[in-house]
Amino acid sequence: MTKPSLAKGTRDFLPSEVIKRKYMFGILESVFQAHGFVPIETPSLELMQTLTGKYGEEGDRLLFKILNSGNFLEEADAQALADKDSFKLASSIAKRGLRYDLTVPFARFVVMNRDKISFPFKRYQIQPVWRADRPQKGRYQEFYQCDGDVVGSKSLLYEADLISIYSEAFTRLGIDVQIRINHRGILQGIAEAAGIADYFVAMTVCIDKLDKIGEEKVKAEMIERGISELSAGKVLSLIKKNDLTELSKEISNTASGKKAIEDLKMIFDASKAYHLKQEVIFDPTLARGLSYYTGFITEVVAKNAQMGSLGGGGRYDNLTGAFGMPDVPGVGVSFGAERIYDVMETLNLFPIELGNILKVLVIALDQNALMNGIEITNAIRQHGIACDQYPEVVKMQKSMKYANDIKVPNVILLGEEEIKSGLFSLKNMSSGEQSKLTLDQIIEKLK
RNA sequence: GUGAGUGUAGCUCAGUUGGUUAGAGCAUCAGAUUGUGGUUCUGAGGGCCGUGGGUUCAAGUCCCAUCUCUCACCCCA
Repeated sequence: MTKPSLAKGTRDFLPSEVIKRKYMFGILESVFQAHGFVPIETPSLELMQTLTGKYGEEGDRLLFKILNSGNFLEEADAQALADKDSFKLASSIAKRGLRYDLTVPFARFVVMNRDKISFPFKRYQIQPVWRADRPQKGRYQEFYQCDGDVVGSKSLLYEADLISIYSEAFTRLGIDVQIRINHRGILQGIAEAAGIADYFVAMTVCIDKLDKIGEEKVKAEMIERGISELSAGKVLSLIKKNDLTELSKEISNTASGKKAIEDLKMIFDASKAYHLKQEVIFDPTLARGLSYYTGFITEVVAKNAQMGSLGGGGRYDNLTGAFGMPDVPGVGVSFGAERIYDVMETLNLFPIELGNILKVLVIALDQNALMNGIEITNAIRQHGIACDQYPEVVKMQKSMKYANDIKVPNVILLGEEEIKSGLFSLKNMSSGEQSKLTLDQIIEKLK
C-alpha cells in the first residue's frame, strides 16, 4: 500500500474551512446579485485551441493539458516525438486542457451564446482554475477565482458599479481596503508628455514596481531599458501627482491623457453618488494587466494586513475578438478569493457561530431507546432543526466525548426514565445546564 | 524556467564527535469511571529513518544521485 499524498499545489478543505469559504463566497454572490449580476458556469475542460495564445508565452507553459483517450500515440506527431520536442508533441496528443482563468472561457461563452443573452450582460462566476505553476506561499495549482464582468456597454457607470461592488463586498466581509484606480490613458499621457511614447510598455513595467523597489531603482531600470535620464525624471515627477486636476494640467494636451482625465472624473463623480464606505483613491502608479486592459484599471489593497492585492480589474475593448466577435467592450473585476480568505483568517473575521450546523445530538442509553431516538430525531428534523442521533449504545462518556468533539451545542439524553415520562433531558453543552422537557418544548427551545 | 532549503510514527518534531533494541508531544484505542463531555492519570498499538547507490567493523547521522515538499525569483490570484 502506498502512502496517500496530495498532488502538488492542491489542498483538502476541512469542514470548518469549507463552511468559512462558503460564507465568504456567499457574501460575494449576494453582493453581485444585488447589483443585477447573474451566475454562469463553464466546463473545467476547454479545447486547447480556446486556451493557447491567450496568456502569452508564459501562460501557455503553465497550461495543464489533458492526454487524449485511447491509443493517443497513434495520432502523435512522429517527428516531434523523435525530436523529443515536448511542446510540439503536446498539441498532437492533448486536444483539451484545464481552464487557466475565467475570463477566456467567458469570452468563448459570450461568443457562442450571443443569441441567448442580452447586452449589457452582467455575469459573475465562482469556479476553480488550474495553473501548472510552482506553488509557494498563498499560491496553488488549483484555486478559486471569483470574477464579475459587464460586457456589451461602454458606459462608465459600470466602472462605478464595480467600484461599489468592491466597497460593499469588503465592507460586509469586514476588511478595510483602499480601492485604487487609474487609467491606461493616464500612463500613455505621461509617456507622451515625457516624450517616450515608444517606451510605453517598458515604462509601465518599471513604475509598477515603484512601491516594491523604490524610486531610485525604478529610475535606474528605466534608464537601463533605454529611456533617457531626463525623461525618466519627468515620468517620476508626473507619477507623483496623485491629484487629478493637477495632473490634468500636465497631460491634457495629449489625446489619450485628456480622455483618461475625463473618464476618471466621470467615474469619481458616479462613485460619489454611491456614498461608499471604503476609500477610493486615484493612483497614477497603478499599472497592472496592461496587456489587455484598455481604459480604467483598479486594484484593491487591504489596509490592516500585509498582503498583496485582494482584487483587480479594468476595462477592455475587445474581449471576444480572438473568437471572431469584434468590438464587444467590457469591464470587470476579480476577487482574489484565497488571499481574502487568508486575510479574514488572520484578522479573525469569520463569525464563530459558523461552525455549528448541527443543533442537537440524540444519545440513546439502551437498545430500546435507540428506536425512540429515531422518532425524536425525525420529529425535530421536520421542524427544520439540524439533528442527529448517535448510532449505537455505548458508554456515555464515549458518546458525550463525541458530542463535545463535534461541538454540537445541545444533546438529548434518552433512557428508560425519559421514555416512560415523555419528558426528555435536554443538555446545553456549553453551560452544562440540563432540563426535562416535552418534545414540543424542546423543538420550541431549539427553533 | 532559475536559485535555496527540507524529508525520522497519522501530525509536529528530538535524535550529541557515526556506536546496543530510534524517542517525545499531539492524535487513535483501551482502562481508572455501569446515566453525564471538556481536565487528569495508567497502559497499548503504530517506523524499510523519502528512494537507490557508495564510504565504514558499524550509517537516521558522512558522500553521490534521484524524487518529494517548502520558500524566494520570474509570472501571477
